[in-house]
Amino acid sequence: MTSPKSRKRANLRDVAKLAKVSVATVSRVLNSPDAVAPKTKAAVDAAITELRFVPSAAARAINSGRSRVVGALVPTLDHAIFARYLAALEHTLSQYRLSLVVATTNGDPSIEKAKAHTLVDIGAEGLVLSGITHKSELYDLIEQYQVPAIATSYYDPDFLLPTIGYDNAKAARIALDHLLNLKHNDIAVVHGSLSSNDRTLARIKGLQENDDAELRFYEADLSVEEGCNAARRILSAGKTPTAVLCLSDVLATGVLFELKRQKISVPDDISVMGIDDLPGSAHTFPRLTTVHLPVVRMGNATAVAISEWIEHGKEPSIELFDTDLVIRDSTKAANTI
Amino acid sequence: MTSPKSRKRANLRDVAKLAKVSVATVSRVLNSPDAVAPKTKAAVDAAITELRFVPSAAARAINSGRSRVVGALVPTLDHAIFARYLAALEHTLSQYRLSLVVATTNGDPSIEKAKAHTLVDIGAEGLVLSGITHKSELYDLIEQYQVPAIATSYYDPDFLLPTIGYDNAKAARIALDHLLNLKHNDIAVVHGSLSSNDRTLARIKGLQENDDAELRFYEADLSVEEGCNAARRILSAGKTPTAVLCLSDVLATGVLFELKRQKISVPDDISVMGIDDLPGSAHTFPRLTTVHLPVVRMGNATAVAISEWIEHGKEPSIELFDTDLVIRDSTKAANTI
DNA sequence: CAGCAAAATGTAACTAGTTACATAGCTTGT
DNA sequence: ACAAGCTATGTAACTAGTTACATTTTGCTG
Repeated sequence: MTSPKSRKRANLRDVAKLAKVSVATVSRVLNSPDAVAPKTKAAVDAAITELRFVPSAAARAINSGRSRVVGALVPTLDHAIFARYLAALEHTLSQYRLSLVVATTNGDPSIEKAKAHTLVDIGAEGLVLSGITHKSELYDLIEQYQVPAIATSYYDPDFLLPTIGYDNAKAARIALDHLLNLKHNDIAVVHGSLSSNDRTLARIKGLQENDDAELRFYEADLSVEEGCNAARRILSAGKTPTAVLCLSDVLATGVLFELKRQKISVPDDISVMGIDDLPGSAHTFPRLTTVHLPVVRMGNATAVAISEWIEHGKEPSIELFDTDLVIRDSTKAANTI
Repeated sequence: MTSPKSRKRANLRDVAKLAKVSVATVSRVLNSPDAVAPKTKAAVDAAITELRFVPSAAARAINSGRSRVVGALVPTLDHAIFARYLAALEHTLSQYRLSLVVATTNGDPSIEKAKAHTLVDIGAEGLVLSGITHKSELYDLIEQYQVPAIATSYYDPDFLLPTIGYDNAKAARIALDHLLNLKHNDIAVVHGSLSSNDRTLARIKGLQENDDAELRFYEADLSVEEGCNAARRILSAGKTPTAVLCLSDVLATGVLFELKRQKISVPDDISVMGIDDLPGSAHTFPRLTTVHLPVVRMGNATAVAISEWIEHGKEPSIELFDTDLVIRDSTKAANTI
């Protein structure tokens, strides 16, 4: 309205001039309004409004040395477990008045490196990573720039960075033990991609510690569709297993659907279980037995830890959250023939 | 190692001093390395390494007037459709060297307002909103600070802000028409929360334009669990409908599961359809008939539009993406008695 | 080897805020 | 009435970069 076409943004000096006060007074109106006389404040406020003045975040940041931004690197947002985790992270960060910049890497280490660089470039005060397998350049970056960084979804007290997460190997073992207790001894394992996915790797390692059962492994991308495909592969492999252990609920959901399609009854003919405990998993048909991963608590704890690190230099302690077996309707004792 | 305990961050002047050059030369090494003699560059690089110098993003931003950050306000990350959309948005923004700050609002207008403020405060150069129902304060904020802002997941050429999205009413009508063509005339509609959700509202409005069919409405939170609950409510309502139209695939998935649990066959006894076309919906049992929402294309287009707006002042044109019926196995012609 | 252009580097003034310190103006106490 | 003390405000120097312009150095030609 009052704008004489695209006038560039007003700054503190412009406001000061219009209000006939000094820049210090304007700054005071912004930061400690009680320290200035009501009349002066009114004049400044009027000038601010007239000029549509908005203080520059960059100029503030330059003085405070703070950007109030935390960066998160996740493989994808397309998997509910990451989305849930990020939601919790963002929620708690915002209570510390920190904002979350999300960068997706698609699991590609060189994209990850580039995006990490971008995050540091925009002045992220902290970095949150998923898992512990990353390009050494990423660690160099963290080391060189001295950015607080936490690795999550993983637990390893000896790791270079503090880890906040859960024991993936143990989660897998809990699942396997459950099936073993139910006397399953011919088990198909459906897992996500092995390349550069330390969580999957750790879970498989957890399974391999045990040799009571015959395990056959099927790799699949993390999607319902690939879960279906895996189920088809399992069924066409000749000997049908008594149980299918999916290292992710998404895959288990696919398996469940496909078995249904093939008129194979779960759990009567085959037991199926997952790992994740997604919100929907409690309501599949049949309800999915799974291992609960504490991603929400992990997200909150990570937010607290990185905030404390950033604000008070308090290096976070490694945190381990329990993974719990959630027995529902998709598993039952193996049929003894 | 070389660090004499916690020395504070080195800046340009420190580097210049150590390398025995001027600040301008250091700046050149950073921004146009070819303009400085190899020997000098080497000396500066050495100083940069020794001091672990990292240029301040804030100082850069203050000069360029750019933060290279775009803010997105979404109700939740817990719904795959938003996560997918954000993934696409982030992906394309990163090609414009823009970063995405995510703020979740939980559908609460006052949280939204606060988070929008935070986004502007950290210097977001553009804002991406979901839907068109927002507190007027939010629009005031956008107007006052003159932040480029785009409303998405919605199409309304007359709206205050440019919209990039799809026609929610039409999507719902496409779904309803499909059921009507199959001679269904007793249809239960399961929809998400009505309070402050313009997309749901628009979809319902789309349905109500038609009066060929008897529609009974069931409200439910957007989750598989609530889809199950809705199915139970529908079944216990006496007269069982011939079809269930869910205004979201997540709800449809829940309905599918629950009907299965109740041994009601889909589509033989009841047809079920959704709206969204989530990646998993192609593989449910039975495969879900739904209406495809072009969220990925929308995310990409929004990224392009806001980038062009920010970088070249090009106000975006309103964009409308088609929603397409995807006929799969969960619907069939009504049983004529 | 002078002459001159091109390349390399330096100086200082910008960007937009915050803030330590100085000062002006007013009230209050003796 | 005047010093003390307080509040309100202003001045100028910071924060950490970029960049226009000035100056120095280098290289090549005649």
